[in-house]
Amino acid sequence: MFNEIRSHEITVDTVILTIRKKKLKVLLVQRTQEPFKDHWALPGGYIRLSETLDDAAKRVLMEKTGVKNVYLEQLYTFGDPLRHPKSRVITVGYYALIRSEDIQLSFDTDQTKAVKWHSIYELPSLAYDHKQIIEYAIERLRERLEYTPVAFQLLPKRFTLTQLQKTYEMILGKEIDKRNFRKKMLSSELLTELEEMTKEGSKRPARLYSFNKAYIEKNHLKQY
Amino acid sequence: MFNEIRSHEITVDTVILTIRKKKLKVLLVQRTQEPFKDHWALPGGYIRLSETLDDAAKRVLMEKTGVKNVYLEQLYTFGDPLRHPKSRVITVGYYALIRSEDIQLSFDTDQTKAVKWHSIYELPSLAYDHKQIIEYAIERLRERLEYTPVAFQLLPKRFTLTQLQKTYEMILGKEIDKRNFRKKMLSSELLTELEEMTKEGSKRPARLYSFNKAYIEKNHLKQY
DNA sequence: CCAAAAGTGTTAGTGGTACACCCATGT
DNA sequence: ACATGGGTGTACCACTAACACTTTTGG
Repeated sequence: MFNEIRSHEITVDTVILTIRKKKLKVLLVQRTQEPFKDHWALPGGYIRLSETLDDAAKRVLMEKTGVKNVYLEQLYTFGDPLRHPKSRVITVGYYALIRSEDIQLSFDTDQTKAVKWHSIYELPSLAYDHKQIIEYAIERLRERLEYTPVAFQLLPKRFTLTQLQKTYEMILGKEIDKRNFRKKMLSSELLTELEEMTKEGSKRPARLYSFNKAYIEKNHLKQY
Repeated sequence: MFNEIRSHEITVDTVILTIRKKKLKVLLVQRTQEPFKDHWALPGGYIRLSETLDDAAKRVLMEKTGVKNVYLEQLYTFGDPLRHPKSRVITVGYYALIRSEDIQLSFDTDQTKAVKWHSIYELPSLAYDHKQIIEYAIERLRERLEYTPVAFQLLPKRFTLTQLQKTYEMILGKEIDKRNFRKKMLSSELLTELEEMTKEGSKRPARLYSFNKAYIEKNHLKQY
């Protein structure tokens, strides 16, 4: 009985999301070993004795992408005894939102064959229950988007309203009316209007905005 | 390193909520052993190798209250390395809603001195981080109440609108306008109006309603 | 001058909130 | 007859959703 208790293993797995090439993407690593050799999996790892769960997730994130100070939230804990084919592994799922521009992918070639971004609508064959974890993350992100300004975590510091709208659309997987969207955003206190306009674009320049961080405190929202 | 990984322990702790004597209450057990001897704690236990996390929470619930088929939802996983004074114990928090009428409290006197309902506004000194877990459960319950018919899990099969309103008020911790509440409830499809009226009450009889279970499926809500 | 993205208002409907009095029953 | 809880409607406001054309720039 006591022996039984001791033989659980516990890990974190992190659904790392970003926007690349106009698509919402998740970072996956390709396994070099059994079980699920050659399948893709979420970046994850064992939880060390001295670290909190959040710290374990941050460490995994740092190891794979080199970023820190990102939006990170615990999702759910997955513990089906059959989720791992060989032993009992319980995993605490996390999801993170990162800015594509900040990323510096890196990995240890012993354990990982490749690290790659995959569109959430075109997922490869996944190890364990990782497909379910990704779906859960997207569901949670959509819920958060309704009443919390998470989209800004995926955008650069300065962005146009069209970029913001596209971000919402990519997350929600549906189109939004442009006028209604702008009206709502501009009447909220989320945005700070900047002096600058876009210049690179080959068409009419667009106004740039930044996210008004004072909003977070004013509304008692969770910070990352 | 490998040894380190093996020395995590993992438990479930369940915040069991009900309504008794017009108050929202949580079930606590009094510890007979160190650490936290004589302090009150959430019912919990180790997760067995062969059971899912949900099953572990259901087992704990069954052991303490004798009820099954109740609303049960995973809350969050708590894993601060310092949350347990002696070893590294990660706990998966759950919360459950049960009908006061269904309860048959029972406990093993070796490990537990007492099992008792405590008003959520008058909590005793709690073991570990259990106060935080309870607060988290109440927060989650309030969120759920906004867009999901969880309150019915705490009520008998047949109930009056006033009972329903009081349940909402107890959970939210604030008063609700009677006319607006009734209008909203009656215009939803949540309720089935019954023929019967209350008789026991010493005042004007009240219409009885039951919860319309078809609503759950129609709106794709999670069942318990 | 054409293509492409930026920008802009009004209307109708829906849902939330505030608010006060009469009704049926038991004692 | 009175005390107690049951039951009812209206008006205002805020938010959502539907919907089409003009403006600015680069090529």
